[in-house]
Amino acid sequence: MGKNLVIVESPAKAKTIEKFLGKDFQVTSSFGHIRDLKKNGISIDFKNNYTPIYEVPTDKKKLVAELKKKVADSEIIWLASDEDREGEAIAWHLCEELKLSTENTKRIVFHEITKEAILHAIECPRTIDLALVDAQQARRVLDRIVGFELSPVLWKKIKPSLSAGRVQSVAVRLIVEREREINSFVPIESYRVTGIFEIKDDKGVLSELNAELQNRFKTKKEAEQFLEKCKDATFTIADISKKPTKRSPSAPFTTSTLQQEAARKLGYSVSQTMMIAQKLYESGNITYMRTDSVNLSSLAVNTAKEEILSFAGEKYSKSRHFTTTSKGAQEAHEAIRPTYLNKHTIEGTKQEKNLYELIWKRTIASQMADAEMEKTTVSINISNSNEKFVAVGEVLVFDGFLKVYMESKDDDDDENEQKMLPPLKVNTVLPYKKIICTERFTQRPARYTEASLVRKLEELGIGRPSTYAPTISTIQNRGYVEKADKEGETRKYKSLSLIKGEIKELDNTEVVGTEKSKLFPTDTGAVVNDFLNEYFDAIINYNFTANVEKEFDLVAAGKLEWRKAIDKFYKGFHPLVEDSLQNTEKKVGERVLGTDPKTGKPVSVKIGRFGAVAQIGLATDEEKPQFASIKKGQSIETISLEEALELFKLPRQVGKYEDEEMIAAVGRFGPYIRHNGTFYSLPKDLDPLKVTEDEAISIIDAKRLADKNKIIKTFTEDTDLRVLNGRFGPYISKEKTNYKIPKTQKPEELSYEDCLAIIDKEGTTKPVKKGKYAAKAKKK
DNA sequence: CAGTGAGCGAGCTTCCGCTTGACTT
Repeated sequence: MGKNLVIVESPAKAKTIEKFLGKDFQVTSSFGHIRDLKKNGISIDFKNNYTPIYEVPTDKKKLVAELKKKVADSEIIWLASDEDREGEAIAWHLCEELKLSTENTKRIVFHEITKEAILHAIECPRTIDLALVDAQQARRVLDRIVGFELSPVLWKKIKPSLSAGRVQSVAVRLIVEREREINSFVPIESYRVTGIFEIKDDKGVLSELNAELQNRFKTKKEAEQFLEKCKDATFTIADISKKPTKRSPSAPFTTSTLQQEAARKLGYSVSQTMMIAQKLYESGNITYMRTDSVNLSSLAVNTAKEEILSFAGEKYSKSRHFTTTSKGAQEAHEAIRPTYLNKHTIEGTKQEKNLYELIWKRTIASQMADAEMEKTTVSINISNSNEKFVAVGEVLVFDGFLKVYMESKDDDDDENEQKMLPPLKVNTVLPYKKIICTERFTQRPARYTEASLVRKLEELGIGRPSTYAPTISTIQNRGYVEKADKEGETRKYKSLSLIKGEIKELDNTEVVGTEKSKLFPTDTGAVVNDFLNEYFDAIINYNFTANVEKEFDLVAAGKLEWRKAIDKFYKGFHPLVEDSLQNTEKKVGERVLGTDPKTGKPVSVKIGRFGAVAQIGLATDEEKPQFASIKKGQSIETISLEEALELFKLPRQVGKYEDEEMIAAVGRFGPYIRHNGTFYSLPKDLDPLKVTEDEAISIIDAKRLADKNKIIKTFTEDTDLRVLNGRFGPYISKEKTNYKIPKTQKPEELSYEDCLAIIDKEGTTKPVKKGKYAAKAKKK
């Protein structure tokens, strides 16, 4: 029916654009790529100069058929996919698959979804840029080769179903290396000196001035000597200097920065943020959420200005244009911003509202004036020493963009918090209230969070906005990395205080190294990484992507044939694959820890079929070796001989209860007590190695009581049918299937017949009960 | 559901980037 058919990538985009174009235009979407390398096998014809073998994936067949129909009904086809490598390839695949002719097919691009931009695009169509398409083919083929040649090596040499790839393997490497940096980190201690001085103003009101000594002491002795001197020193204000300082707002959000800020400010995981953002995009509240651009359309800049003028005034407005600094950015879209900047808040779930507000604030702030501060530095001389105390204060003179938005930092360090200073004069003599030397330690590097890993990948130019979240899932699903919490350790530190001419020494403790939702490498992750590092350093090198991107750029510029680029790569890469297959033993990360004092046999750790395992003896020994699984939080890299030997102490006999043995052990679901064939979970505060007979008995009794309370009713007619009390309230259980009790009926008063009636009714409304893993299997 | 750690060795697994649903609890 329509004369013109416009094909874009996203259906939400299609809806918006259709409104801008007249009746003669029908706008539809391709839902991303419609064609890809064949799913099974490498699907690259190596004998035929690396010709890719493409197919329409099954879930896209219906869509392609519909597109074909629409194309047949239209006169002119406009391909409006994004203006980047992937977008150009999408347009080309559409051409190929829909058999579009060059004369009635027009390629158009726009970077922002505004009426002007789209009408302008319609006026200057071009043809498909085949060089850019070739760059995409090179990228696609290279990734397939790397992934499908490396992974099988891992299946053979380490464990089946593992994977490797240009992006994921680098992500794992970052985490493994960081963990090793942390393990080998040796903190260096020093003594930090702070002085609290008393100051009287004109009216005689007393206030305090906090200052820090400019240098630290390496040893306790030096700190002590310093305090000795302070006993009879005079402290005089030597200098007061005031300096204006400024702070500028950050650029509007990209995918990566949105993920980081949403994690810090709202506590969302990377994938959570993307799901919420998708909702906001689909409801028309924000622009596209997968972008590497910090650019705002002129329309957005103007409306932001109007908005700022209306709620804050002229002084607060400053139009800014940001340019990207990230490597490999392709900038096919705008930054992530509210579609309508006059909407301060939106309708939706709590999470959607929160994320929207974050985006609104960040966008608005980016168009606001700098915040202005006045920084005051006061230096205090010590009469008998060349050391100097310095107090720093900062006063906000003009809030500027801080009126709406303050960016969070990963390492919130309030040690250096700057405050307002009391009024001061040069040459004033300050009596001290106390001077404290505190032992401090250098800090180990921080483990990655999901969001900080994304930032690092972006910095290295590895991965794209659409793949950050999936990459993080992949490395966790493969068992290379775990998101976990870690309890901190207590550390002792000393402090010396000088109060009223008396020096006192104190022993203090602090908890350090507490981690929440951080990424830890697993043993498999470490072994896979080391293997790849040994044989394929060229691929998991941090610069590999940057280097191949340079080649792809040459291809896109028409200066290099894509097949030549791939050939050059493959001639170097494939021999490494062959070499690693032929010249390596199986890698299980084995480490010998020492000898078992009881048997004199060697104790070792390695990756077994079911995960990390400790072993006493050798497989070649006459007697079979003993095995024990390694506990969660332990690693084959760091476990000590003592810790490994501990593992063999379980299962252990705790004692007897009702003439039956009680056995303590650690199973798949944590520590437990087994008694007479039943399992009782151990609470967190009880150690299976130390739990006593009495404690075990009380656990068994407690569980029995809870189970007794669980049963509301049983029936003589059918012992398998029971009315039970569960987590979500009372329910009926029969043959391992549970049924909801209607609110109109009281569970205590149900008769056997009532129950059967409920089962009958519920059973028809709900389909056959599926296993826990049914959904998972289907997903595949 | 709380175990396993050798073995016949079939037949399978896997990449990165573009896009959204269609399934249940």
